[in-house]
Amino acid sequence: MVPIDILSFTRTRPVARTPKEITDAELTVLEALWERPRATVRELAEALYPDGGASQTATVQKLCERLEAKRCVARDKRERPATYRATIDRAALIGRHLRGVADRLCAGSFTPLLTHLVESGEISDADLQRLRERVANLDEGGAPPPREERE
Amino acid sequence: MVPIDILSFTRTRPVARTPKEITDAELTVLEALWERPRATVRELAEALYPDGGASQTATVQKLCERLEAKRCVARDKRERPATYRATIDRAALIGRHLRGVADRLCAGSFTPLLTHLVESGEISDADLQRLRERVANLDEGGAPPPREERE
DNA sequence: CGCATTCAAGACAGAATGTCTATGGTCCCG
DNA sequence: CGGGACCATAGACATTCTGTCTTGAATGCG
Repeated sequence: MVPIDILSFTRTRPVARTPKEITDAELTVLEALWERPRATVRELAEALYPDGGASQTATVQKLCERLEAKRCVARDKRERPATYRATIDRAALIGRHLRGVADRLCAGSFTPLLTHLVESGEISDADLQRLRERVANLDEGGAPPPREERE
Repeated sequence: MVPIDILSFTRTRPVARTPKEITDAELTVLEALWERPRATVRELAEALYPDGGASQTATVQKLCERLEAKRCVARDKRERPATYRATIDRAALIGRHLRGVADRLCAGSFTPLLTHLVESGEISDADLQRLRERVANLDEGGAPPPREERE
C-alpha cells in the first residue's frame, strides 16, 4: 500500500511490483494468432472456445485489448471487422522473458543464464553441435547482429 | 495451451493460472538471506527496513513463511530466535525461472532459450570464449553433469 | 428503418501481494 | 512469582491482477 510518512518520507520498502509479463490466457490467444497471419476476434474465439457464445467472444476481445496494450499484437481498424496480428513472435517473446529473468536475478546480464543452460545437461548432443558451430561463427564475425525489438 | 478438446468437456476455457513464481518482496528477503549463512527475522527486517518497527518485522516474518512454503528457505526452530537460511541459491533460482520460461514457451526445451541467448549479441567475447571451452568439454565427456535440485 | 454484428466500457468474483494488527507463547530478571 | 521484552502465528486488510461476463453504444446492410 506504500503508506507515506509525511515527515521522514522513508520509502525503503521492498515494495516493488514489476509490470507483469503476459498472462496465461493472453498467451493462449497470442499462440492462436501465431498460427495465422491475422484474425478477427470472432475467429480467435471460435478457435479457442469451440462452442462458446457471445460472452466468450467478449473475453477474447478483452484479452486482445490487453495484448495490444502490452504491444504484443496490433489491430487493423480499417478492416471490417477489425483484424489483429501478432507483432511479436515466439522467439521475441522468449527474449522478453529472458530479459525479465536476467534483470530480476542477474543485474541484467545474460551470461549467468547461458552458463546455467549449458551446464543443465538438458541440451542434446545435436543441439550442442549446432551451438558450437554458431558460437564459432559469431566469433569470427566479430560484431554480433543488432539487437531485436525490445519494447 | 488448454482449450480445444474434441469431446467437448466443459473445461474449454483458456483458464490456466500457473502456480506462481517467487514474488518481488519475497525475492528481496531471499537476497538478504543470500548475503549471510543464516539470519533471524529481526536481522532481516533491520536490513530491509532500516528504520522499521514491529509491523515491518511481522511483514518479513510473513514473507519468510511464504518463502518456506515455496521451499526457498528453511527454518531452524531449535535456535532461539529461530533462524532462516536459503535452501536455493541464485543459480538454482535462475534455473527454476528458466524452466518456467521453457515450459511456457518452448514445450519444456531449453534449446530455444540457448539459441536466443547466443544470438542476442549480449554475450561478451570473454564469455563466448568460456562458453566455447565449456561446450567443447561437455562434448567429449558424453554424460552431462547431474542435474541440480529441481524440487 | 430494423436488425445483426462489432466494439468499448466497465462490472465482477476470486486469487495474489504487500502490509499490518491482534493475540498468545517464552524467557529472563528482579 | 509477576512484569515486561521478545518472538511467533493467525488472520485482517487494501490493492491489484486475471479471467470472465454484461451492457449499451456504434456500425454496417438489406
